[in-house]
Amino acid sequence: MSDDNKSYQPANIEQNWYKIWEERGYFAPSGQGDSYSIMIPPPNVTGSLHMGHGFNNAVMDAYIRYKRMSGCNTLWQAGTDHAGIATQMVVERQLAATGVSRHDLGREKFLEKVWDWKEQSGGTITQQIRRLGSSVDWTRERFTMDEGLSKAVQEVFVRLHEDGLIYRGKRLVNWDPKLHTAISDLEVLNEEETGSMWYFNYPLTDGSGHLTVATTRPETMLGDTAVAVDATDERYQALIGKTITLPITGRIIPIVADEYVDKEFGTGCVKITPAHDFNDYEVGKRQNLPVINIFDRDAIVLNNFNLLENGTFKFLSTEPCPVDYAGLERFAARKQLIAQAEAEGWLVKVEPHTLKVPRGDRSGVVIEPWLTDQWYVSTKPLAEEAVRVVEEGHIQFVPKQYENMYFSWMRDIQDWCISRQLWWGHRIPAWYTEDGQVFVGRDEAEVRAKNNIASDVVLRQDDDVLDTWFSSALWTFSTLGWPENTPELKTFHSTDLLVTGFDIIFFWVARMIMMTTHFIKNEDGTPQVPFKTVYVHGLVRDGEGQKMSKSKGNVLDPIDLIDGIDLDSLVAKRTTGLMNPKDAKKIEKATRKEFPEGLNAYGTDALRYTFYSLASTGRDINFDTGRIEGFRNFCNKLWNAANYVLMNCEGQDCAQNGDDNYTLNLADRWIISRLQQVEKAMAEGFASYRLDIASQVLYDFIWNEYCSWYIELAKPALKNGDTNAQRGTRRTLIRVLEAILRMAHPLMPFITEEIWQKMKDLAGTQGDSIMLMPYPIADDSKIDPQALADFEWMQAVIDGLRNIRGEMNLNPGKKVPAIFTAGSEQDKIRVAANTVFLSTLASLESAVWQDDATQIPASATTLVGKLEVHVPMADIIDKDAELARLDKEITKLKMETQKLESKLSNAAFVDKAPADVVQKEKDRLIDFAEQVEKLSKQKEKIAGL
RNA sequence: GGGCGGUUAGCUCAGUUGGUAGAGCAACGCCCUUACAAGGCGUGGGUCACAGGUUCGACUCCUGUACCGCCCACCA
Repeated sequence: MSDDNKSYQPANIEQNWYKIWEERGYFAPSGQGDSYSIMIPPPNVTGSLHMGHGFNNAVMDAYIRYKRMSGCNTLWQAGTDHAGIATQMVVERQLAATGVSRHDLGREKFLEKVWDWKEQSGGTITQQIRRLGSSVDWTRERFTMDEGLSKAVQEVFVRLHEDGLIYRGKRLVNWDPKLHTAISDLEVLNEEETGSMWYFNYPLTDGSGHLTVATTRPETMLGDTAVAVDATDERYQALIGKTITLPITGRIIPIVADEYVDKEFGTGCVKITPAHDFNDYEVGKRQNLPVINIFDRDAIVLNNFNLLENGTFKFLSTEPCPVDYAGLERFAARKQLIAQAEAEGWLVKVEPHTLKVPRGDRSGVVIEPWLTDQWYVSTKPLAEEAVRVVEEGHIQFVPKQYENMYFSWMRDIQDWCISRQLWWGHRIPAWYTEDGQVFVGRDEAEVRAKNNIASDVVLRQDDDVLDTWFSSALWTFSTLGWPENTPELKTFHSTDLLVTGFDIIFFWVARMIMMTTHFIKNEDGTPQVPFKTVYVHGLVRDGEGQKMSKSKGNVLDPIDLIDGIDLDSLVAKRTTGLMNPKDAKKIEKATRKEFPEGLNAYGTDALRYTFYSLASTGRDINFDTGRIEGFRNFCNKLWNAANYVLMNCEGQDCAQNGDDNYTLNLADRWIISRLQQVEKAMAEGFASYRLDIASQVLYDFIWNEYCSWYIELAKPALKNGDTNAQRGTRRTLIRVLEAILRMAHPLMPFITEEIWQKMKDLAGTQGDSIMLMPYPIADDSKIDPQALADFEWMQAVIDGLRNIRGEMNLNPGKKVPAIFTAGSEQDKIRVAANTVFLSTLASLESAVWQDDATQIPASATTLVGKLEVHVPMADIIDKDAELARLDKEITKLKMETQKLESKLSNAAFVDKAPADVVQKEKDRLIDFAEQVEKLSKQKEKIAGL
């Protein structure tokens, strides 16, 4: 390494390596080994990267790289999603800015615009994913609306229809009056809002009185077709069967008894509007009430109301809308109606009321239950199988608790409304004759052929498109070439791992399982699952646990964390394009306070490592920028450690030629042993989906063991050892570092590749890229228990000496003598064997053994078991500091002693606890007592000076 | 209303079958010791939300409470 890039600069290495990897085709399946596949959750093709993608990709890439290095034939399938509503909305907004609506343009022209937009912005997200280091196979990139996938969508639709699992029907749906489309239940968000409850008097037709109904939606009274009461309600029993004359419309409607009514709630009388309320719709069915739709697709009151027969929706009669209401938007109608009721005296009262308001997740407007024709998937039969495969463990959720969420949803799943009144998406493969007959088929020709429809009969294709999630549900198999029986499908399906947020378990995971088990079968006919494991993660939030959102102004862009961003740019980014521009000031202030220097360029590796460290299962991830800085420092640490190793090994004999002309010292044998243990822990971390643990183990090993202990001990070893010992240490420095790099590569791909390339020759390994090298596997035979024990002893001695130095405020440069006494024979041997190591790490000028403990001069003292370690006071001077230090030590020991004594004097403990536990405590007590005695004597001695 | 998760150091989080509470960051003290000041060495800091119970022993198991968050259903 040259001086000019001495410190770690991620920008200098990251994009460079990615380009090389991609160009050389390293991301593609090797064609050898067991298959291992992951499907990327397809991001919106026109979208841009957010922290969720960052986390997601970090996890997937760790597994793909780990498995690739472990010899698997890995496929990480790339692709993007057309994201129907979201994308269409963006393009419509752009058009609106020029004063044009999509209807002005017409379907063809509008779709051209959307495709243009896709071409223009479609590369953003995939370029950003590259910045994350994700080793996805871009050569196989798919788009949900490309030809092959569209064909799969069509095929699934047709087959489900043939199986009787897709049907078309008129029903109440969740209608978005802004987007002019139906949406599924899942796309409706029910948020609590404060509103009012209005009480209205409805007069009995016979003039004998009135009923009072309560409602949160007064305007729907224009479509009331009954008032319902509880059959057992004594207040109203006599009125059942009588009629009401509805104010304003004058419509005469019955009073019915229905189980839906809770007589304890409100007035016990419920107005029934079958066309605009899901519950009322059910009541209407039971009571055979006519259905009156009062709104158009904009939720504006119609000029004429049609009464439809219940169930059949046959036209019964028409009623003109009361003239003052026709053409009013729903909330204007509400306002006017309330005013009229008040004026006419049938408004009884208004009470404040909190209620759940349904809003479209995209548009944010209040959803209107609305009667339309839509296509549905009959989900119950599909759900049964989908539940079974999870129950039987063919799919495992990590963490497991999400299975319950999945089961409970699947158990009372509702039919899935799949048609959308949009233009951007897969057009529904159904054709209509002019007289309204409907035919489903792969194309118009097939429909004609199959149904003997003459060529002069006009067929018109359904205008609607399918819910985006319909194509997403096929993702694991459509991307592999289904419905063709491709080799890829055979090799890579079922996929191994799905990494996704809990928020789309219903939208996506459940539907993938339903579709896959229905369409993809093993050779023996049993259903295949889309994936074997679902790794479910939480939301990535800001450091305070707040959801990241534009309006809160707390969004962090992964790219900014990688490349850095100055404060002004960050502020500008956070404050432009706000829904509510008034928030800008507040956001600016908070941003300037939180990041006074802007964001540093931390690099991809540090960003990824931060995600791993926070990836404990099942909870949301609070992204703390303090941590990313720590991991950037960690990268720098590794960088510099490599720098040291290279400096000391390049051009030197590192004993890599196969001769055994080298010897290994204690530190060498220790670090090799520890390496095996860490390799094992890494394997366990991956296997248990605990990347937080794996990353922590690795961090600790690299920083605290390899750098702080091993390299520090390599220094004296290289200086003082004989030639064979030097060779042994160089060999170990190199080989352990090389293993560390491979071990860390799935987590921090760039820095490991950069360093590995520089040292691979020294390590005697061959290969073009670290990402194609084998992942390290623990070898228990390389663990040397004696070395581990000896080293642990040495660490304790050095810690003791460092404690004395630290507490005495000794200058690190100041060397002191150390005298050892009173220990075991083994202690004596260990001291003699490790004089150099002890001297170096504890800054000793000498380390001598004294058999006669009485010959020790007045000293600062620390104990390692029975071994006494003394630093003569003459070299320390500070008597009071040593007294204080001893005091602290003694107090600590006494407290422990006291605890142990009371424990051991408890007969119940001694009787009932396992013998080995009791013995252990007894040993500790004796040990502590001895130490207290020794230190107390020492204290007296010092005090007497 | 039903269900799930969380509550551990100032902050963000670990804590494996119950047996001496850990990390990073922040804080404090001493150091520019030639891999690294994006660093080194040392130090301080926790009634493990609360109350009961089981147990010789509970951060850990059970019951309940409080607070925070989420999911589902929903009373007009």
